[in-house]
Amino acid sequence: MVSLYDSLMAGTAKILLPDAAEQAACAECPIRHQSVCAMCMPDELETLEQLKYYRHYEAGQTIVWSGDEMNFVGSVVRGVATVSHTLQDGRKQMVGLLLPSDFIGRPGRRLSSYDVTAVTDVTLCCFRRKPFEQLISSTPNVAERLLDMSLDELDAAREWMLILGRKTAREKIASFFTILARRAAAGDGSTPPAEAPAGAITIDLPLTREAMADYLGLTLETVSRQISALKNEGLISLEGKRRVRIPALRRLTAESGGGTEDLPAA
Amino acid sequence: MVSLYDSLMAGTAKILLPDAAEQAACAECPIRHQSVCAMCMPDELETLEQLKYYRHYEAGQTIVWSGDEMNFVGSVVRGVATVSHTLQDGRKQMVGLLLPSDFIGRPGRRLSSYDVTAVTDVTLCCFRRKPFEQLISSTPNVAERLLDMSLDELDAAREWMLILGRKTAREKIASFFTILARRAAAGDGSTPPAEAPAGAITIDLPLTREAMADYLGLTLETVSRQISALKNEGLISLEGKRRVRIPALRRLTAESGGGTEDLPAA
DNA sequence: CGCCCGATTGACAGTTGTCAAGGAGCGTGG
DNA sequence: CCACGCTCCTTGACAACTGTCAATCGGGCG
Repeated sequence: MVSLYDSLMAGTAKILLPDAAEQAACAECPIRHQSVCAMCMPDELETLEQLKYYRHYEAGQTIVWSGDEMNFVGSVVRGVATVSHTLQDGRKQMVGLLLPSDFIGRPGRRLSSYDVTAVTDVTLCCFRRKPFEQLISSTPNVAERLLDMSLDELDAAREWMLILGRKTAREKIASFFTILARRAAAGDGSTPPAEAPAGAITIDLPLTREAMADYLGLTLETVSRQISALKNEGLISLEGKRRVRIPALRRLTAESGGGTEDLPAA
Repeated sequence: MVSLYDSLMAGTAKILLPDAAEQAACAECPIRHQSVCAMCMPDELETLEQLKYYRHYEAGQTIVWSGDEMNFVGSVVRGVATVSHTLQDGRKQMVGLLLPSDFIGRPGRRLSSYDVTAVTDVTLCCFRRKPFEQLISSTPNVAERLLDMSLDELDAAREWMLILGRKTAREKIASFFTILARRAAAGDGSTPPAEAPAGAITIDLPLTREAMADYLGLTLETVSRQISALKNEGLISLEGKRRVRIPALRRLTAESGGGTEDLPAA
């Protein structure tokens, strides 16, 4: 996840084409044990190795538009991307946040139902869709892992429904920070090194205020106000706009309205 | 916001035990071609046939409590059930609606993360969890079908996030009715026979006002008011409390705020 | 230095939630 | 057969929260 902002809306968005020299061997892949190929045996990995290719996107670039034909699927190797719906009148709702090892695309479906946007520079490990679909039928380990990941995502989506449907703006922000802090403390690599979990925790906000608003179903003004309120009450302090220090996670969590006790993340 | 339980749990809740005489043969099962076993070959069906058993629940009865051990999985054969989260203070958010052919339970997870409640009398076709998990590894057709269903549910959950996060109360109700109407018109068996799709459509509301509120992230009063408003404007008419006539689906859909054009249902 | 974009803050209006008081439908029991 | 009680639903008055519109601030970059 890292410092996304620096690179945020960089410049001209162009897809860097596959560059074989740049592809890591599966055995050394940083997401080897979390991604869709996690359960593969060495011989299965070899098959994947021959099919895979990398794609690169710059921060701010759209990876897929809703309604577009999507002729590949893939895993996020590096970077952060958002998955969102947009209504005709411009209202937008983020419905997923893709971190390293998360899967993009849907076997069995030709057209994308969502906009997928790179928030930072992103590297994808891709497979053409058709061969991948055959793979699913012939490689139970891939199918089983993909099922497991999908069910995790479904759990995460449902947790999010609780936040969207039943929490106040203040609770939404507190929940969001709590989740990020937990993940940072757990050291999943998506955020910079965290302080001792018992003491103060510092998190990098992966998103702009507007993106947070889209995530939480709020306006950017409300997000800003609630962050200011938490700051004024000493529950958090800001280091710059995009870095949050949480002196006592328990106190912040107490403001979150509950229900995030066992969030699977993502 | 709590009293769905209190009220519905009122009657003595007892699980009607398996009754072999009552179990349909898989070949005649009404959900044979939509459920998790949809892709099974005759010999695979036979295996399932030996493992399966039915469970019955009465309307209002809780099928699983959040945090409970869940030692079975199963498909809804008949009836409607809800899947929901509840916060300590009683706020509740429904995160799924289970209709015939939908799957309950999660292979690979012992404890339920949600409350599952029968809204009508419900019949489940169950498998003990452990044997089913083995089945997934050994029967690609089941695993693949389950993956497909999970991805559909994920899509549905994300559509719901859009509704929860970005739509007004009026749009939420209109969206909800539009989805039910589409499904009724498609004749998925979960609602009574629909009229000609081009003309008026009549839908049965499977839920109380309170359950609809929990689904849509509203209060029951707001649900009631918005339904009254739609009625007064002639967009819908009520036949009793639980039956809605939609004279012109297009006009209702126009009030839904969009975004439900290709909902996969469920 | 000045521009631009993101963030903050204020004033105000609108939507939705809260609290409260009935009303309609239905099953039970006198 | 009717009355009673129980849910569920509707409606009203009001308050609170959040969104909208608008002005200002502040940091990074040309």
